Amino acid sequence: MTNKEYADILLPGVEHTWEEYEKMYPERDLKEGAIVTRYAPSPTGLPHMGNLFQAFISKVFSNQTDGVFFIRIEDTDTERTIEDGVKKILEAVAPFDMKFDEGAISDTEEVGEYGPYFQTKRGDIYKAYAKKLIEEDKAYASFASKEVLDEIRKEQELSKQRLGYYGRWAKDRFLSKEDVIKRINEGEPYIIRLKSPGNFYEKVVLNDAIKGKIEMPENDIDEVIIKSDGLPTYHFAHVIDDHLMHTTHIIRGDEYVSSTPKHLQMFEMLGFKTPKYCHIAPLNKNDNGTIRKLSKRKDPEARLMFYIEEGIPTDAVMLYLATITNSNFEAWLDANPTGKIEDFKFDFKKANSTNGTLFDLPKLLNISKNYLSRLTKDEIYNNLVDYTKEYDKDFYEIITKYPEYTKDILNIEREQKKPRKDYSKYSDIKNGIWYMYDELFNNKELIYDYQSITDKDEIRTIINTYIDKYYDENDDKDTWFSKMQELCEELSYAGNMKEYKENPDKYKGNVADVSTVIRVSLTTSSQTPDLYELLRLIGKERIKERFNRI
RNA sequence: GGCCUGUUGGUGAAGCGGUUAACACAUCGCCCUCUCAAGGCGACAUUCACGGGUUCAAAUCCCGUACAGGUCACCA
Repeated sequence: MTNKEYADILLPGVEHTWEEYEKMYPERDLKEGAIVTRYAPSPTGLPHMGNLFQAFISKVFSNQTDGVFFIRIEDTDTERTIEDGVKKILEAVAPFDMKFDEGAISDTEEVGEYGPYFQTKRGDIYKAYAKKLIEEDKAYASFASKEVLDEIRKEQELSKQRLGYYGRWAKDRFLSKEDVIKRINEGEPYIIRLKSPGNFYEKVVLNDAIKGKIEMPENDIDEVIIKSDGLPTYHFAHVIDDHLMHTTHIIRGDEYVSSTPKHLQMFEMLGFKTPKYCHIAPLNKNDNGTIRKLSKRKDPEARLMFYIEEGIPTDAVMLYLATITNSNFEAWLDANPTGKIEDFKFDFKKANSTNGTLFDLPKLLNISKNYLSRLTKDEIYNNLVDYTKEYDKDFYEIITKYPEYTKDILNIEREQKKPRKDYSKYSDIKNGIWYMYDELFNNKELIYDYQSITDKDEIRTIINTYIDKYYDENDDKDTWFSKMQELCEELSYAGNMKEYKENPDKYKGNVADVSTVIRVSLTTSSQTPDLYELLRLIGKERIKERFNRI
């Protein structure tokens, strides 16, 4: 019996040969230096921040070299695959500007010349290459059941030897073709394992684009490549897919570093060119002093929907991801405040090569605050409308009832060189400006937050004198302030802060105290944006109304 | 246990043989024609986990120790 016939018995019913597949997926026609990357999720759950981070880096490098960025669905673990998994992944990742050049576009559909992009639809392809290995005596059928494997492991533990199916432990390696065929005919389940040529006492070198040179022992474990359900394992699928899809850079979490010797070995045994490996550090979190991996279960900020629900702009999330990708991004953004992520040149060497990058929500919020301050009033208004429409219906009704008024409020100290920075997320905005809307102001038990001046008569005197003698809606800002100072003089307060600081005893207080009374009487809050702008927007009638209410 | 990787201020993080050890966040001062948010200026590591070694010179190179993380599946 020839090896080819033998391979046909082990893996029957395979339509094409590996040579045919090689022809079907020729080299991509890309310019020199173009990077081909992929996002390869398993549809076993929702993607989390770590997945997004990995996808983000992959996208950025492919985009900046005019390469290809595709999405491949690693759905070989049929046990854990969830319903609508692909749809859920695509939807979760879409708000973060994840656009794929090719790959899955729904649970069943895909686009691109290098598909199928669902591993479950590539069964024949994996088998064709597995057959090649069998023919070359580089792979074999193994009948070792879970029980047998358990026994081997126990024995290895007892005698303190390395764990795994290798060397003399890999008994099925030595089965004769006849025995194998006989057992197959008897219906015994089997898998295909690689016949590893590796020597544990020799080293392989991984030249990682991020981590640099890493030396590891060669792999000598007979890794399974085709499972009993006929589907490939992760290792085999990765090697075959990334070869046929011509991925140039494998960007993945560094939990894969230790299995890279297996991959390197498979590339070599199959005669494939090895891609560049880029292992990124996992996202960690400082949990009360202890550093641990960001957890989808324990940490709300690991969930992608968290950002949408909280109203943290997804653009800001990406700016943050960019800063943890290359820490010099932040300085660059500082120098180019309106710069776009795609204009920055990322560098693998500048990526964090240590074994953890800390995912810091306060820092992200700080970036978000700066980002929001740079938006125009129309941009922030439209985004706020989108956000409230989904997450704050009441406020949505109000702001869409008064679009121009709302924009004017949002525009206070905005659209200028040093814009006001007081919101980190869209959900902060209502808390900052609710008092500007009569609908919210009038139907509420109000608590006035007076500061230094709390005497009722004094407050009454200040607001009455102000509205009767000094308020004029036509005043410009300078005039307004001079009148505030005049008001102070009349009531024995210092209009000039310097003078007050020099002789605090000469006065009852200062302009700050007086304007605080007006501010609080109008808004209940002692912390608001520019008072002049507020007065202008509220208007004479409503100012009087609010003063009367006190 | 084996094999990898890492350890720089309150926090994150640059630096990769000669620097006053960047920068950001936080904190604390001071400054600004109104509060707050900002912004400006200044303070904040005699020292880079620890112990040894190489070198004229080490946070940077080498060895050891401690601690932390990853990985050892018919899961990806």
